[in-house]
Amino acid sequence: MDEQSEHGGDVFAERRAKLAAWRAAGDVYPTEYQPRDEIGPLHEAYAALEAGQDSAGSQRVAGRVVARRVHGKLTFVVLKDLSGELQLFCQLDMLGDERYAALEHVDLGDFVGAEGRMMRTRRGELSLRITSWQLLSKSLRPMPEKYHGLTSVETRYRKRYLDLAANDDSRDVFIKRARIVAAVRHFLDDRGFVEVETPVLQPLYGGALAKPFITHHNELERDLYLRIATELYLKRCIIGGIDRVYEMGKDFRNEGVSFKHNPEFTMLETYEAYVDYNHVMTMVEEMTAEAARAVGGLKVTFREHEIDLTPPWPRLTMRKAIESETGIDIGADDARTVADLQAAIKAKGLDETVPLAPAWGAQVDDLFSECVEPKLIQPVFITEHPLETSPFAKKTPHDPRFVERFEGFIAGMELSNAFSELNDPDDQRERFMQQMQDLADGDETAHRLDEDFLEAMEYGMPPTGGLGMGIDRLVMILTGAPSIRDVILFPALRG
RNA sequence: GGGCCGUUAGCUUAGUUGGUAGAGCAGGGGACUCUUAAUCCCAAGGUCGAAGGUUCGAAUCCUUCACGGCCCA
Repeated sequence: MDEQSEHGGDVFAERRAKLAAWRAAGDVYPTEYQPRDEIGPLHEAYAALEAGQDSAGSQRVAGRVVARRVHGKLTFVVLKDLSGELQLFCQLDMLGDERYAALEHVDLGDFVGAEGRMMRTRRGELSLRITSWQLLSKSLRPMPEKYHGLTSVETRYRKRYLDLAANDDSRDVFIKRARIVAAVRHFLDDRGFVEVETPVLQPLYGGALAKPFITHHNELERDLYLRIATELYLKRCIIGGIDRVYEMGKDFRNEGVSFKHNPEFTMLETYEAYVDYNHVMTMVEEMTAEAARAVGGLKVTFREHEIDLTPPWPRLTMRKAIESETGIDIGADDARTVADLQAAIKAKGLDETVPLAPAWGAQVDDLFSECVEPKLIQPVFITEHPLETSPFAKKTPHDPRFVERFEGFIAGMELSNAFSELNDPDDQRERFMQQMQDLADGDETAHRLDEDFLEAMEYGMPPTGGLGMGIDRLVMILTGAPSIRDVILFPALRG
């Protein structure tokens, strides 16, 4: 494929020629344009300017050219910066023959700086009547069409810069994402949490049940894993006396891609000493509400669902949730083995939809995921999960088959996951042993034995409430973005 | 991994029972000092995702592959 067809045919060639002419005439790529007025504040400052009037003084703006309308000796150019758009009112008799003629060579997509005085046209459009202007950067490729914008889903992900430049809705999502992240940090910082950074490259991965990415350190001559969670390092911080600690960062899981899964994603984990999972539940409600208020309100629309995030959220044990949806009581005496449970599933005619799992805990998980999870549209905390699938959570005092754990669901998605953290090193060792057995039985996601972590716990770990929260999913809910790819700037794609 | 749908100009798209593609925007030439999806006139731009196959003839039918979306696992 030759360069011309690859780069947009005649448009690219035309603009290359214009660039050559610009270069011959002077500097096309200056280093700055200062001082500069933001466009958004100008709209506020001159809101009262009446049609047909000019203001006193002079303003300087800069931005990308998003529209150009030539009317003989008058040209309208629309500049866009992060804060908004402003029309430049460009007249031959204000600019002179040479500078007015040079406007002919300005293309959509170019960056331009301009100076002049604020005015409002007879038709009522706030504008800058410019006295001078300069090219700040040349665009060689045609920008997406102005009216429809860029709608091709694939191009939006692969060339996110075009999506951001052409689609304000897309840009807004990422601005909101930043506000959500800031609100979460502010919430935690206010409560005395200490933000830390723990290793991304780990000699042993852990803290979740997932498949890792493996990499290699050449000098150390050893394989390392990209973290699947920060849990075990943050607990070491708790052991060390950082009583409230959190980390927000990327985790990596070598698993499938879907509307709610990306191989690298942003996770918040928090650990607080001397509290249990009930305390963490309240914190999650409040933190979510605060994040929601930062970008709008507590009522949001996600995938056609009207969702009310106002605390408090209902709390329901997994046992009751499954019983009310399926009629199966996973805590009953006749449901204690995986065979018992599968018999009950068959008796209810659910074996068509619920996959059969090798163990009781995994079977409960499948039953829940299939029959309950999709129905959890309004915010709800599901509590007391099976012991087997929760190797870091304390057993409930009343039934050792279950643990002090909750997951927060919104719109059928798991957003948070929290425990009263296991701090008994002997119990923790037993859990690891069970995980090793699961691994031997073929469960690739089973947890590895971590002696170094056990040793840390043996020095003494306070009672602790811990939390994991998926930040990408939180942003999805709060912005109404239907896919995780809409809230991750550069999502994972094939090819 | 499976099912369904999609891929046509830089962007947004039309394309009938199979008869070798039509438009808008952007870009080029021209007119225009209040437009804002500016308008008007002219000209140009396409190996129809890729590779095979059926056919006198394929954007269209078939097969395989690539990429994407939705649903399922």
